[in-house]
Amino acid sequence: MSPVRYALLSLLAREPLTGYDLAQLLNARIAPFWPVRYNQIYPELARLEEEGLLKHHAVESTSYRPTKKVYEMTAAGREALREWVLLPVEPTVMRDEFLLKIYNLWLLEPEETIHQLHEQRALHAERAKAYEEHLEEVKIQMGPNTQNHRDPLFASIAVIEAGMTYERQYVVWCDHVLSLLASEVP
Amino acid sequence: MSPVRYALLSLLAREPLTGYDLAQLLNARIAPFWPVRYNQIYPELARLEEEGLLKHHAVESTSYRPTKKVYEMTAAGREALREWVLLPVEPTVMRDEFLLKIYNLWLLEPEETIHQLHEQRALHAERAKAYEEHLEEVKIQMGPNTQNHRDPLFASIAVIEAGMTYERQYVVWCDHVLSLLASEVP
DNA sequence: AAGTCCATGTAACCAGTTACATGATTGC
DNA sequence: GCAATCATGTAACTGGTTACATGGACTT
Repeated sequence: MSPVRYALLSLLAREPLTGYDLAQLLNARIAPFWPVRYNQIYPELARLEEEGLLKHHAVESTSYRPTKKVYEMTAAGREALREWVLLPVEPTVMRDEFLLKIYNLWLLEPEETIHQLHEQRALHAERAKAYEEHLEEVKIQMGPNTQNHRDPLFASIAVIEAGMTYERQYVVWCDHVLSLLASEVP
Repeated sequence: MSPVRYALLSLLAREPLTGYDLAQLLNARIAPFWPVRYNQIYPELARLEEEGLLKHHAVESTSYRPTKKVYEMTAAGREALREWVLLPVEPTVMRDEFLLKIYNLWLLEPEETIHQLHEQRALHAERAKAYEEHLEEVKIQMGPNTQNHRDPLFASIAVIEAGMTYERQYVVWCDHVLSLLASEVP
């Protein structure tokens, strides 16, 4: 099945949430491991409930707002998630549009390439910083006991660190290519 | 438009190729920046030709095989590619299924997580090695003049290095999480 | 007065994947 | 005898994106 459902289950395994909350969390810049739109979320939540992996209860919020549906995970849901996690994964090929463009760098004037690289570098540096800040927050939230692998925050930290090192490495790579371009032409 | 067309154009900007060749190159483990299936390629090539970005000439290969269509780029195609390359890009969010699973690590027994991490580490290490080897080949092929940004191989090297550092960083991250898991439990 | 935030959903479209189809040759 | 390689394509399905739809309160 589509990984979207597991993205939803992954968050709901930690705390009950509404569809809206789920979208916020999944698309937040700090933990964007699986961006998802509302229109995918709501039908998927309904399907998951049909299958007995979730259940919801309605919550009347401030009078004028539509009634919220707060979803929470069932035991069956937790088991289904565990099973999926244990399945082996093929590493994803990173389909990076920017790399595809860089592959055509030889068609451009050096200044054009340099401009693109600076732009991309800035974007990734920004993301790296967002990860760093979020990591600090989570570490503070977790307290001194950072070794406890039963704590969901332990897992959060591992994932944030992955994102952070990815973004940092991207910045380093941009700098590397920029230096290659600079060192040429006497 | 879909980036598939630009993946095709990117390769055809360097040399004439058949649909089959294109699939081979795009899916080769060494340069998998945009894996594509045949069924996407053939219709897309036809469309690109209609638009005047490509042209093909038939080549009778060994008698028993279907006649090849060797596509090559037109001036208009090259221009369209250049234009696309110059458009700004949003960095892609990496949708890594494994990270999504690691996010649920707290649901697993440590040995289970460790197993998964070792598996993933091995796959990425293998890929890193493939990139390294490919990089050496391309460097040899390019000769001493590695600074010439007009040489398509200069661009190839930049992209291969991106893939290589990505895979290496992934391995480092796996080791990092493994060390966190090992250091716990007295 | 315009735009954003909460909170839900539906409909239409497009891209990408899986499966199906053909066919002789070369290597194991 | 079986699988892989070259070489092309079509059909059906599915997952994801874009656009549409509603609606009151709060901020600028």
